[in-house]
Amino acid sequence: MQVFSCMRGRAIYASPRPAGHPFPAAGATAAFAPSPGRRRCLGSRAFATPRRRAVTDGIAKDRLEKLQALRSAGQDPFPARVPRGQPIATVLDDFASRHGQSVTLCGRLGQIRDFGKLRFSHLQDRSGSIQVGFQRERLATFWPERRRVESNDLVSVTGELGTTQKGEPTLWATDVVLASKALRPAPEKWHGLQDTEQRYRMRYVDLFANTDVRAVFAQRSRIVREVRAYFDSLGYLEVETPILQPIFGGAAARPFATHHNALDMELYLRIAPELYLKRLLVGGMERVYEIGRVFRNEGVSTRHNPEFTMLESYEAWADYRDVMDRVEGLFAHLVAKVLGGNGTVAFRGRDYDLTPPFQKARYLDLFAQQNPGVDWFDDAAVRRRARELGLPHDGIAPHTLANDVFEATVEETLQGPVFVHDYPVAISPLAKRLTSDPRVTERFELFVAGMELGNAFSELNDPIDQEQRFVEQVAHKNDETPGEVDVDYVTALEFGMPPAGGLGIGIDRLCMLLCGAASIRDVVLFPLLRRVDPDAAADAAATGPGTASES
RNA sequence: GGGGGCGUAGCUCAGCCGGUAGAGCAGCGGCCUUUUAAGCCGUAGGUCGCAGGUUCGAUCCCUGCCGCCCUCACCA
Repeated sequence: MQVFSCMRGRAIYASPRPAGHPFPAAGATAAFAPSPGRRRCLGSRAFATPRRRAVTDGIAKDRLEKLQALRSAGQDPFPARVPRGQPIATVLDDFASRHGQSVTLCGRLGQIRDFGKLRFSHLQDRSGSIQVGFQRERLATFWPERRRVESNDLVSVTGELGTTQKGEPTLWATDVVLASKALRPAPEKWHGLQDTEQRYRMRYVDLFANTDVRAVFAQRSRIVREVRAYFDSLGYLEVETPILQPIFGGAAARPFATHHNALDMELYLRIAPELYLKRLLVGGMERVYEIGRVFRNEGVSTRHNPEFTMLESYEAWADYRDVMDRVEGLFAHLVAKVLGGNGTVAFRGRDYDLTPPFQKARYLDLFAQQNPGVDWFDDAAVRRRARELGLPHDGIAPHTLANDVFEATVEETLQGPVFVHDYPVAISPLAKRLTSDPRVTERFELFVAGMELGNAFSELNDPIDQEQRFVEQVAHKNDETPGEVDVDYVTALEFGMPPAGGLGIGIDRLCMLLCGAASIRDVVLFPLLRRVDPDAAADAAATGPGTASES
C-alpha cells in the first residue's frame, strides 16, 4: 500500500528552523549596534546593508538620543532589576478597598496625555492595564526627566491608588523607574498592528499591541493543559519519544531529512510518534500519550503548518469504540474547563455545538449516499465516477481514487462534529480489520467544519500482518514512505502488544476550533514564513528581465 | 504549481483620467493639573516592495522578480 491518505496526521510539514528571524519588510538600511544582518564576508556585496529599519533614523533616533541622555546622566536604561510589583489585575480586583494604598506596578507604558504639570498614561502588564497619573508635585526627582521616559517603555511605577474626577482607577505615581528603554515605537494605538505579514514576522509586537492575540495564545495554553489533565486523570503516562528517527513512519508524509555528524547517520524529523508509542505498549506502559511537534515537508495553507503539534494516545485493552468514548470525554472536559457556556463555538461563519455525544456515520454509508450506485470496491465504477467529478484518475491506485471520490463528495458535508468510522483497509494500514467484514477496519476520524481533527483505530498488533504491510509499502516506495521496513517495530510486535486503541488529534486544529481562528497561523506563535532576504531579491531582480530569458 | 488580491511615512490608511504624494496617530517644539482615540498652535518625516519598459513625464500603464493574504491543487 503506498498511499495511506490516513494516519494520525493532521496539519502539515515544516522546516526545522524556528519561524524566522524577522527582517522587517519595510526599510532602509544600516542597523543599530552590531548588525545581525547577513554575514557575507567576501565579494562586492560584503558591505551590503540589510534592509532593516535603522534605529538611528527617525523616531528611533529620538529614542536613542533619550537613551543616551539617560546614560550621560548616570542612569542605566536597562537595569538588572527594578522594584517588582504585583499583577495589575489584582489591584483592580477590589480597587475600592485599596484606595489610598501604596503599590508598585510594572509594565509597558501607553501613550502619554500631557497636561503640562500633569500627565496621564496607561500601564499594561500580562493581567490588565491601569491608568497612571504623573503629577509634578508628587514626583520631585522624576519630574525633570519625565520626557526621557515615554510611550512603549517598560517601567516600574510606585504610587498611591486613587481615582480621577471621573472615577477612573488611577495609580498616582510617587516614583518611576525605567526598566527597559524601547527604541522603537509601538504600533498605532487605535488599530494596533494590522498587516498580517508583520504580525507573523514580528509576533512579539503583535502580542503586546493586540490584546486579543494574547488571549488566543492564553487559550491555547489552557487547552493543552486541559488535554493533559484529562489524560492524566485517566491514569495515562505522558511520555516523550524520539523526534530524530532513522526510519520515519506512522503516517504518510514527506519527511525532513537531516544528518548526525558524530554518528554519520541519516535521520528524519518524525512525521508521527506512533510507532514509538506502540513500542511502549509492548513494554507494558498500558496508557501513554504524547503531545509533541511533528514535521511534514509539504505544503502550507490555512490548515497546515510544516511543523505542528500532535496529540497521540494509546490505551491497552481498549478498542476504537473505547477511544470514541475517550474523545467524547475529552470534548466534554474541554467544554467544561475551557469553553464554558453551552459548548458552542463560532467557526468560519457557523456555530458548532461541541457537546458530546457526537454523530456517527459509516465511511461506506456516507460514500454510498453521495455516490449512489457506485461500489467503493469496484474499480471501474469508481473510475467512472471520478471522471464524472472531473478528478484526475490516470495512474492512481484504485483505493486512492476511491478515497479521492470520498473526499470530493463527502468531506465538505461533514460539518459535525461527526465520527466517520469503519474505513476500508486499503487506506488504513495500521488499523485492525473488522471481524465481520475484513475489507474494512476498526477506525474512525472526527470531523468538524469539514476539517479532520482526529484519527483513531484499533491498533494492528499482528506482527505477521504488519510486516507484510510494511514490505508491500517498501515495494511501492515513494517519497512519502520509508525506504526500508521498520524491522525493530515488527520485532517489538513479535514480543506481544496488547490489543489497544490509539488516537491522534491535531492540537493546532483543535485550537483553531476552540478559538474560532480561521487560519492555523493564528494559533501558532511563529508560523513558518519564507525568509526575506534583500540580497537574494536584488540578485533575482538583477538577472531577471533584460538579461535573462523569459523564464 | 494555477487563479485572484495586496505592498504608499514608525503604525492605520487616502491618492480620480499618467503631471514628481496626503491625512490621522506616533515623533519633535510650544501652551495647558483630571485626560483617557485629550485638545490647540507650529514642525519634521517618503527608494510609493525591487528591477526594467512605455511616455516629454510613472505611485498610477506594461513585463519580470520578491514577499504576504485568499483560493484551487498537492497534502491532512
